[in-house]
Amino acid sequence: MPKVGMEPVRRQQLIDATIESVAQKGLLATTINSISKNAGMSSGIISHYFGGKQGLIEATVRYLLSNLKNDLISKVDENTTATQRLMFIVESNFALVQQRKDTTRTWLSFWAQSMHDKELHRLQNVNSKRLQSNLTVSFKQLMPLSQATLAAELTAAMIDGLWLRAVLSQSDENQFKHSESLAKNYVHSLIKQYGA
Amino acid sequence: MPKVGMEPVRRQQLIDATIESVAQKGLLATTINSISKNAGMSSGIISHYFGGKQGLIEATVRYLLSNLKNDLISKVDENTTATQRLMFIVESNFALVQQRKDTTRTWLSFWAQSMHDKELHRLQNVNSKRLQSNLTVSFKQLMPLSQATLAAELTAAMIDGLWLRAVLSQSDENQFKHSESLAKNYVHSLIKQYGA
DNA sequence: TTATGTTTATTGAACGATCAATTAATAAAA
DNA sequence: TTTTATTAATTGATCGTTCAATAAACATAA
Repeated sequence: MPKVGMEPVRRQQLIDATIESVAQKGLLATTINSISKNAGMSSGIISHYFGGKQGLIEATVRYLLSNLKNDLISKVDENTTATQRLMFIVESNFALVQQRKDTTRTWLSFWAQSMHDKELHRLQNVNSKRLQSNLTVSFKQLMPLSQATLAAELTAAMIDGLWLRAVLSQSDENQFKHSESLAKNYVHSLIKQYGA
Repeated sequence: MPKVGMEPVRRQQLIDATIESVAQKGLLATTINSISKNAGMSSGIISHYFGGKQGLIEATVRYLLSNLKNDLISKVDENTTATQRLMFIVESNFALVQQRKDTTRTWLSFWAQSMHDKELHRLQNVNSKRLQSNLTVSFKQLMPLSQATLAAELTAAMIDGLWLRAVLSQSDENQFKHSESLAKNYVHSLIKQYGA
């Protein structure tokens, strides 16, 4: 059975299986058995590749965060205007849904758990700060610094709020698209309101 | 030991202990043992008064929701203007923090779980719809219906987003106050923008 | 090329801990 | 004495982790 060089393949398969399990049954009901069953492997392999359940959970969160980060990087280049970049930031934060439907539910489960898990909270904080920072950088090109900070704070809250309400109401993809366009309109209105 | 008429007292004590345990350790690590220990009672009493762990969880959510509902009702009377009522709605959604510091974390834990629990999702939906409806009623007195609906949707998202980010960043009470005032300012700006 | 030894990949059973739930026993009040 | 309130011990199921066993792939040398 064993082929050589399986490690990166198996790690990714187990991360995918974790996302699937948490989306389907929630973090509470996700066990080593439910994950390994989804992955079509034995339960022992999780400890072998990730040291344990906790290691796999953390690796899964890191995977989701790096996806979000890379999504924005791939959209932006040196010719991107400040307004365009703001739109890309909004798009990135709603894009995960399109890629994989179950990612959004998993994301929220991890967020809630981050209140009680030190490493998860650290990762969540990095992500939250990056969103705020990305927004501030672009707003600064369009308005004075003090107003850019405020606009970034409000935009971050609006994105998260629209996203949260869409997830909790178990929306379909169209409603996510609707939320995304509301967020974009809000960014435009902030630029018009504070823009120099 | 047994005194008569303990039922309502014990029920409330167990609900308080549940909020405490979920806030401290999260829903994942909250067991009937951790709850009963917090309440200073034995584990068997949970089944006696709530039929089981699930019954206690649902009773706790209902308690939190009715608190939110009653908080707004107590603030409003027949002389309240539309703008005042909008401010009270914002205040109510941030007020839980002041009453009990650990309520906010508990609330988010239940929200996340509601994705995988039918009864919890039903309760969460009632709450979400009520917020939207409360906002729409007041905005309608200040602007045309179609814009009132939009303003309500945006305000609900802004409240939830500011609140979520404050909880996840483990903010102190001052930061919650800051978020509350941002939300109020946003409502004012919507009235100015769309108001007739 | 074939035979042999080593490494890598994987399983599934066993372990101790812990879970929610039940039950018999008990103690105070009516 | 009967009823109400509560405990503490126990149940069976399930949890995450560990580990010995195994099988395929690879390396080496004859």
